[in-house]
Amino acid sequence: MRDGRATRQKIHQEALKQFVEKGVAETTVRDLAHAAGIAEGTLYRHYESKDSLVWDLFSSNYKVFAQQLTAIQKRHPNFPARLSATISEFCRFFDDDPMLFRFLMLTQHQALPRVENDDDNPVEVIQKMIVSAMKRGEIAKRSPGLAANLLLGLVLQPAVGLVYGRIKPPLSQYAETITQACLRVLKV
Amino acid sequence: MRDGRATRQKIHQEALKQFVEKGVAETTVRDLAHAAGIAEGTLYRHYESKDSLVWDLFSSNYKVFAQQLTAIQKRHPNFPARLSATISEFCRFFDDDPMLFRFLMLTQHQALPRVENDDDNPVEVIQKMIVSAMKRGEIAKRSPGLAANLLLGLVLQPAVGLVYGRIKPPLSQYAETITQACLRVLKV
DNA sequence: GCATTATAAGTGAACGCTCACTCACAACAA
DNA sequence: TTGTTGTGAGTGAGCGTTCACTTATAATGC
Repeated sequence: MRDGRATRQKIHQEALKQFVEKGVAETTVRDLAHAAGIAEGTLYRHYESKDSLVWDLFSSNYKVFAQQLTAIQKRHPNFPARLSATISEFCRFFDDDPMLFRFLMLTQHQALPRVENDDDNPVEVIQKMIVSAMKRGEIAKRSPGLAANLLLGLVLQPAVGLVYGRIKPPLSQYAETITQACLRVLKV
Repeated sequence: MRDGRATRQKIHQEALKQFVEKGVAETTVRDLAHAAGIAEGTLYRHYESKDSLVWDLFSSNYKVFAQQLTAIQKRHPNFPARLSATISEFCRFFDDDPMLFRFLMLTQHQALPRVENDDDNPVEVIQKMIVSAMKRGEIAKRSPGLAANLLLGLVLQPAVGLVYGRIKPPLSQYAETITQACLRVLKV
């Protein structure tokens, strides 16, 4: 039998690019097939539907990223080290695969309500990191939801700025600055 | 002649709600007409196309918001006062008309490339406020693009958190906290 | 080695359906 | 009457999806 893994990979790559640049609804299966150099029908050998392609692309990668963040938490003992490593990971992810990062963290808000398990959610991982730091007295106590989103804003918005050409790449060069900003905001 | 202004207002209101909750592409003209209590054809008495409705809704309101922010800059002499008033304005806007705020600042990224005049762009207004403060020595000098986006992240991401139910409304109650966070980040 | 068989991968014209948009007409106000 | 607003069945382009068919390759028996 023939090996379709290369085709699948090409579909992934082109789908991400088009979904991010044009939007999911604005990308037709015809567009996608043409960009990937395959026939329309071929896409349905690999995915049940356009929608399942979108969902698979989102959920699997979202889960993996959340698990990477979780692994970082376990690897570092205290809050400043965890924060620094987490932010570096965000920056590295953006620089390595900007389309995937944008798809997961900046554009696919519609998919978020379908994510069920909290452990597979990057936002949840960050909030848990903050709650843990508050319990240990490493940062000042206040609304964890607010603190998590302040922190998240300091990471995600620079990524947006980079997308719009308001900030020079790579994002990683600002990792240390962003980390310091987070620590100041959380009054460490 | 008959007065269509009430109809136009109803279209605005329902369109915003559906565009934000479902997405622009996922909202059909039929949906819209039904929600607004009018026939499909009536929508075309007021707008050339669905697309022109989206663009009109975005550009006119985007412009007005940018001008309100500009007015605030002129009203306050120094950076801390400007920042505080600007952030309060963001929060008030979100609390007053969450659908419009979300449409302009959180979901309609696709429309941004079409905005031409810099003066009618909220992001640009904030960046200019920062550049001005750097020149006066009110805050530490560094990349204005990065600084503007760090600040913006501290305002927009809490709004996102509120949308997802991770933060309790109203947003205005956090205005002071967010302002303080901005000042810390900018090392005032 | 060399046929034979099995099966997954790839194809693209065709299909049913939904969509944004149109238009002939009605209702209303000036 | 005259111009504006409202109507909703009608239209055709474009969408996601299907399916009968072809092609490539792995597995099997000789």
